[in-house]
Parts: sequence; C-alpha cells; structure tokens
Amino acid sequence: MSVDQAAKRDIPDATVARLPGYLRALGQLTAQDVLSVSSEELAYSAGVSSAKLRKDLSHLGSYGVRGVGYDVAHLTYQISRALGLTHDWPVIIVGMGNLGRALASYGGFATKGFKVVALLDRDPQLVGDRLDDLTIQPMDELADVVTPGEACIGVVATPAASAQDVADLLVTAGVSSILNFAATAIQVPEGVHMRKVDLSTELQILAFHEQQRSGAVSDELLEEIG
Amino acid sequence: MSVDQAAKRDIPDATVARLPGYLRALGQLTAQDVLSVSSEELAYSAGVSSAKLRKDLSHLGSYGVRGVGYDVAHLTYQISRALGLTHDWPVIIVGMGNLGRALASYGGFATKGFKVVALLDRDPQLVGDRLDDLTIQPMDELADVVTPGEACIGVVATPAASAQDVADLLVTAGVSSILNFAATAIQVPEGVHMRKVDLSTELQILAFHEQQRSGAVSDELLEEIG
DNA sequence: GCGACTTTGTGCATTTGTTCACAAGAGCGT
DNA sequence: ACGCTCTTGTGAACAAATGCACAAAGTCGC
Repeated sequence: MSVDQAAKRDIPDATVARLPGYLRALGQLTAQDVLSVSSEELAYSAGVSSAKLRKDLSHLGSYGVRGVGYDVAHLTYQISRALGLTHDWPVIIVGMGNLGRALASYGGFATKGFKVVALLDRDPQLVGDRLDDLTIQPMDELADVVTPGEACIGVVATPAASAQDVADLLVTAGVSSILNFAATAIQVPEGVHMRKVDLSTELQILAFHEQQRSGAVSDELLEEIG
Repeated sequence: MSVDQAAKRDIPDATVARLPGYLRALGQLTAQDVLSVSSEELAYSAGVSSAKLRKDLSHLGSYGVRGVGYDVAHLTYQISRALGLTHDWPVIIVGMGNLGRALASYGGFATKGFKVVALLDRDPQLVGDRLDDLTIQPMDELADVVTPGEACIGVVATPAASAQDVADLLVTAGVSSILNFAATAIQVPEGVHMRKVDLSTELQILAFHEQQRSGAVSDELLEEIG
C-alpha cells in the first residue's frame, strides 16, 4: 500500500464532511481569478475556524506554503482527488414528484463530479416525460441503467411510504450508495452507504435553538425580577 | 430557574440532531396503533444503536419504564416539548424556483410544528402566482410578514448568487433562524442560527466513501498478489 | 410475596473531534 | 547572508460523543 493511499484512508469523518464546503469556496475564488488564499480567508468563506481548516487540510497532505497560503488551483485539485471527484459518478434519481424534478434540474449535479444517468418513477403517467435530456423510465428498467461492477449513487425522492421498497430495489440492482430525501428512515444492508437529507429534521433543530433562546430570555427576566 | 428548564438547557447537540428521527419513528408507531416500544425496537426504526437512544432520551428525563419500555404517546409528547414543537413556528420561504416550490408543497411542513406563512421572490414574473393557499409576494413585503418579537424561520431557496443578499434581508427583518438550501455558504451575524442543506455536499461525501471502497478492494487484490 | 426475567438509566473507558499556541518554514528587503 | 514578517502544520490539552456493561427498577407467574 502506497503512503499516498494510507494518507487518504484515515481522513476523519468530520473532515470529509467539510471538504465539499472548502471545494465550493475555492470554486468561488477561482471564478474571481484569485490565485492564492490564506487559511484565514478560506476558512471565513467556508464558515469554519482557520485552525480547523488547517487541521483538515493537513490530513490530505502538506499543500500550503508557509508565509504565503494555498494555491487555489492546486488545493482544488487535491481536495477533488481526496473526495474521489476525478471522474464523474453516475447518479440515478427515483421519484419524479416535485422534489425529484427539482433535484433533476438542480445545478448541484452540474458541479463537476456527478452525472444524472437515469430518472425513474413508478407512476405510468409520468413515464415517458422528458426532463432536460432524459426520459422518465419505469421502475423495472432499473437493472438496465445500473452497470454491473460500476459504482453508482441512487437518490430516493419518493413519498415516505415507498422509500424502503425503492431502497431495497436499488440495493438489489447493485447500487451501493443511497441519498435519501424521503421523510422516513430506511434500513440498508451493511456495506451500503446511506445518507439522509430532511427538511423537517433541519427545521426541528432550528426550532429547538429558537426555543432555547426564548427560554434564556425568560430566565434573564426572572433573574432580574427575583 | 426550574429543574425542568435546567434539564433542557444542556441537551448535547448530537442528541438534538437525532431527536427528530426518534419523533418520526414514534409517529410511524402511532399510525400502527403501537402503544409501547422498547429502546431496541425504536432505535432500530430510527437507525441508531439502542445504547445511543437510551442515553439521548436520558437527557430529556426519565420517561421509560424498566422491564417494559417507553409509552409511545408520552415519549412523543416529551420529545416534541424538548424540541419546542408545542406550538407552530412560522416559516418564510424565499426563492420560488423549482426547489422553492417543491419545498412549499412538501409534506414536511405539514408535520406538526411548522406553518408556511409567506412565499417571496424577487422576480416580478412570479409575484402574484398562487401556490396552495399562499400568494407569492415581492421581496419588499418582507418586513410586513415578519411579526416583530415573534421568532420566525427563514428558508433560503434562491440561486447561490443572491443567497447572501436574501439572508441579510431576512436578518434585518428580524428573522433569527435560517435554513439555507442555496449552493453557497452564507455569513450570518452572531446570534442568528444558520443551517445548511446541500445536495452536492451529500453526494460528494458519498463519492468519498465509494472511492474508499474501491481503493480498499484494490489493496486487497494487491496484497493477494504480493 | 417472591424469585425469575426484562429493559431502562448511567458510570466509566474509549474514541473522536476541536482549540490553542507555537515551532518550523518560506518570502522579502536590505 | 541575515533578520523580519508572515502563515502553515502540528503536538498537546481539552471537550464532546460513543459504546460497554451492569446495577436499579420494574413486570409477571405462581
């Protein structure tokens, strides 16, 4: 095993979760023709502390220059490589309701690294509709769009009720990474990676903090009175 | 300050982030007329370990019965209360493109706890369109829809380029919690809570793990050969 | 009532992540 | 060549989160 691979192997999860943010900030700098950036500046753009940024980057290797900063283009390349974005990953979206359609036309895929290769829906009414360059296909064509041996990411954008069934079908077809937008937890066998994105979860977390804030205000008032 | 409030005060962030998942799992149990559930079962439904679930719940108080489990209705209430969902929070959505519209009609809001009170967009073409029960309003009516003194959650679903401007406007209008769906990091003043949901970030994290997997496979092959 | 059985709640050890503070470099002017 | 200034990279201290294992506390059958 090369040293290089060993270095990649043990990038902490917390760091991996932040790398896309750095990549995006670097993209904005590139668009502004900025050639070099300090950890302080990049950290600000990405919304983290500079110490955290430097430690994160140190897990990838030593790509900065002391006294100067980081070369925007080179760091972009190194992070892309660490994340495995040197080639495009095929993405399949299942569920062409409001959300599925929004996702399909979302610029997020245009970002280098992903390519939507198929849109699926169970509803015969939707099958055949065109969206951008793709035609919506029925569920039973799933096996045809997954290339055996090639890794592929499945996006579940169906109602909660069918999310588990869809996930099972994806796994059976050989998809080993699933992004779940449905409003339910889904179970996947070991070895399959699953991430969940959920509007109401995020709102509820915000609600908690709002409530904490108002609670704190009440307490201050109470203390003043008491 | 009551003991109760003190207990709520120091719920760890990691726990808060998982409470919505428990709440959802409990909702499904309620729908199935299940009255009582063990930590093992509930943990499975929510996709966490039972030890983690029990420790999480222990931060809210002691609402289980040893040897029996948790009362579904009571635990639902306690978690709702801890999250501050005992009354509805008003939500404003800014940006009525594909994503904004999908969010507005998403069932996630129907979940008890939130109520969309306004839809805004900068584009005069969209202003006046109706969506469900609401009419899309121009940006300059923002001040009118935020009730002074009442906490409110703002959802940013605009293109990346205008996200920061929109966030600034929201903050100025008095919104103190922001959920950002735009493909960019935004800066908010201290005291304002901000969370970010991003498709490409999630895809990139999945890509990283896929790449790790394929790397691991290569390494195994190399070891067998060597 | 009492013992067998079940499941919670929690103290403790371990792992993971963050922050601090500074030595080690690298460029620059003289 | 040398010292000055800047910024990285990192060891070490600190904090947060997780997982383990079991005592405490309940139910149930008899």
